[in-house]
Amino acid sequence: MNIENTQSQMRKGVLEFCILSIIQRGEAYPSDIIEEMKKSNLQLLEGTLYPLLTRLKNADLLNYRWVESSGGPPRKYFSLTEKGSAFYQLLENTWREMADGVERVINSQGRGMSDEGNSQAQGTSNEAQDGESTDN
Amino acid sequence: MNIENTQSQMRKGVLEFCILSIIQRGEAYPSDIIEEMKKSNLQLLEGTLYPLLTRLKNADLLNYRWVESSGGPPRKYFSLTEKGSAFYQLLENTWREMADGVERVINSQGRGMSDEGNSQAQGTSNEAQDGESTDN
DNA sequence: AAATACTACTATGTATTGCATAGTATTATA
DNA sequence: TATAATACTATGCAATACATAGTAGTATTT
Repeated sequence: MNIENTQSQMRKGVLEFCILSIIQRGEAYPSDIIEEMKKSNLQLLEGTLYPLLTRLKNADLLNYRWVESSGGPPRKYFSLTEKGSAFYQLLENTWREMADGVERVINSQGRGMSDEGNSQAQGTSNEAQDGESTDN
Repeated sequence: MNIENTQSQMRKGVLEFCILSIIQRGEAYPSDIIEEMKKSNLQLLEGTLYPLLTRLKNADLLNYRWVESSGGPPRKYFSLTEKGSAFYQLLENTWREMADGVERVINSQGRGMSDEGNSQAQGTSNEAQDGESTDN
């Protein structure tokens, strides 16, 4: 429950989306992608990216072609399949909805008090069993 | 790699944040929280929430008190500890930064072409080993 | 008062996935 | 030829959402 871990968890959910987004606007090879992410202050490590690209490839959302590099081994340049494009559109909607939802939650001003059935518990005779507080 | 799973992954990272946010603005018990989340179109199931609250409690970010219910068993009303408040502030920053980063990525118009060393691979003599495309 | 229904919480196991780590292969350079 | 750098591969661990099943307390019905 340290902050680094939680931050990592937050990234985790949107990595796929971001990576597809980067590839969607043009062929890219892994180091391109890591560079792009870093530019937007989003951490992404090799050990995360390669397996993820493999998963996306196996799911038929990406394909790649080998391209010779000027210095070093050849690179895999990835691009979206048709299926990948469709998937990306869905993820874009998902991101919007989730981001909106989160904003709604954190900007909300207290609970609505609209459901009377439960709200009465806040009222009288509450501190009865309070001796048990914060036990397990 | 189905969409439901990916959506779940996206939620995963922000659940803690949302739950802390809801509790931060006033004591809440589990059903309150689930209700609040649903209001903002964020799915949250019992089997997810209870373990998460336990984790947060064990990490000393939350505590609770038992409160009698008008109908049914007593409820655990959760509130933030001081440590929890501090943690929530950090998460708020994390959320902002990540959301900004994602927006930057998905709104970016192609790679910068500023690093010449790599961009040449896009140019000539690329289709050389192309027979190997989309193999493994 | 016993049985039933409802609410709230608990316990356990599984699958996904980020990340750490180590390793392999290809090319350029000294 | 040896070294370094780049790019990709392979394996294992840890965190966590979710499914599922179970327990316990209260109110209602017969």
